Amino acid sequence: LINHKSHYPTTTHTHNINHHTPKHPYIPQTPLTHRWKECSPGIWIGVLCDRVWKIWQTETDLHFQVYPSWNAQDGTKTEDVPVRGTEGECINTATDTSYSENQLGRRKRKQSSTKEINVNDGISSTKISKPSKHKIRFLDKLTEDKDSSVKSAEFGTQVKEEITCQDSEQTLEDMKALAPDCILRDYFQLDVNLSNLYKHWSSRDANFRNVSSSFEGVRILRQDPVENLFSFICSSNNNISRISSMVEKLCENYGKMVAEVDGKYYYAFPPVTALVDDSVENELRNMGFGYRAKYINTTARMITRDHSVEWLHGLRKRNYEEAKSELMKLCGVGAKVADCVCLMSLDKTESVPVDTHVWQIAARHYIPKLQHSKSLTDKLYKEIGDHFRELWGPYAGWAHSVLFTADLKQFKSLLPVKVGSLPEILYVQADNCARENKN
DNA sequence: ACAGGACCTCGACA
DNA sequence: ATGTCGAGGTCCT
Repeated sequence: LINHKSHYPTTTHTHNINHHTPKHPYIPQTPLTHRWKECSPGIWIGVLCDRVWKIWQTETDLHFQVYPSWNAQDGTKTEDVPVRGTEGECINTATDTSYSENQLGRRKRKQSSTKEINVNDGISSTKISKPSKHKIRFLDKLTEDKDSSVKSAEFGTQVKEEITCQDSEQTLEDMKALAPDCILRDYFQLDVNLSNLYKHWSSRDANFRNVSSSFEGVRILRQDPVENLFSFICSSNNNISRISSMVEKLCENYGKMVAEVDGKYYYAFPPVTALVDDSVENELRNMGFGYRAKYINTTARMITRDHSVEWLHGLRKRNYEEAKSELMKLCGVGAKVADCVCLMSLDKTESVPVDTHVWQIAARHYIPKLQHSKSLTDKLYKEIGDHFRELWGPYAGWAHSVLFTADLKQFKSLLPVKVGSLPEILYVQADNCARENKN
């Protein structure tokens, strides 16, 4: 999720290679996960914790709307959280009975609080108008730690402690019981002070400083380990659009439907147990998963037979090296996929997944000798990761995602052009053109 | 420790 | 109209 607070393509140092025009002043750009879609300009819809959400943001706030489950068997009312309308944006809610509209067309919930989460880097979060029980925990933590977290973040050592305000034993089932704003705060890891981290990385890395000015607000999502693991198993030797459609097929065929919104059905990611049957490999092959069908089926079986889902979640409590090597024992999980799971769902902020893009970035800007390397060997893989950990510190994985995002074709047009680095930019443009041609 | 190849599928491109 | 290539890797030799 990119926060466009200060840099959107209007400022002087933004270069519009593709004459790309923003559709909306505060568009959160592509989330680098396969489960969110932009349903209307600036508004993203997706499934999280077995419920459908719409989210969007303004400069300071993250807005959200949660849809009730398709069939809530337990009879409890699913939270129907109101949002503050943006520019009279009208959201059609499936079950909309608890809302009324004022004359501006803004939706307001009878008898209750406005929900908005301030995304302004956690510690300055004061705008939550009526915190729920779950939210209070974060706020207490935040206010208590305010000084120390600022201080430690200056040294790039920000605080594993902040992450512990998320209960690391929470499985998906536990998460579903939380208040919606608590779920989102956890998912976007809003208690991690991003701007302090950016300052730290920028102070140590000129290339980061240059690139990151156009890519503020890039956060690592705290995703469910099961969903994340199987999604990344699909990613091997594959392209993004096909990965997304494969994840979608997994959900539609093996996950339960959670809601119908705007005439579309939405499905939860299937539990591991839904993927263990012997028949699954063939079924997936017929759906076009190729050799990954076996990886998925085998890994599902390995987890349920040799371990448990709790074991997978429990890797959050182990250290990075242990968690990674445990993951790599699974079928279809090599160093890169293991690092992705570590970083994006197991709280291993120092994990740096090295794929072909990161390899190229490292070769271009950080480790020139890589230009001559023919393939990404285990040794080089570790060397690249260690280099970035050394340079960026304990949140190296978060820093890496900023450069990775900037390297994606769809974001190239946002890169800054500075006179002093013209040759380099020309190279980037050439590279960009090359990719445009191929794809 | 490293290089090389197979592996599924599907667009894009020649 | 067909063939080739490569995409956010992994596994095996």
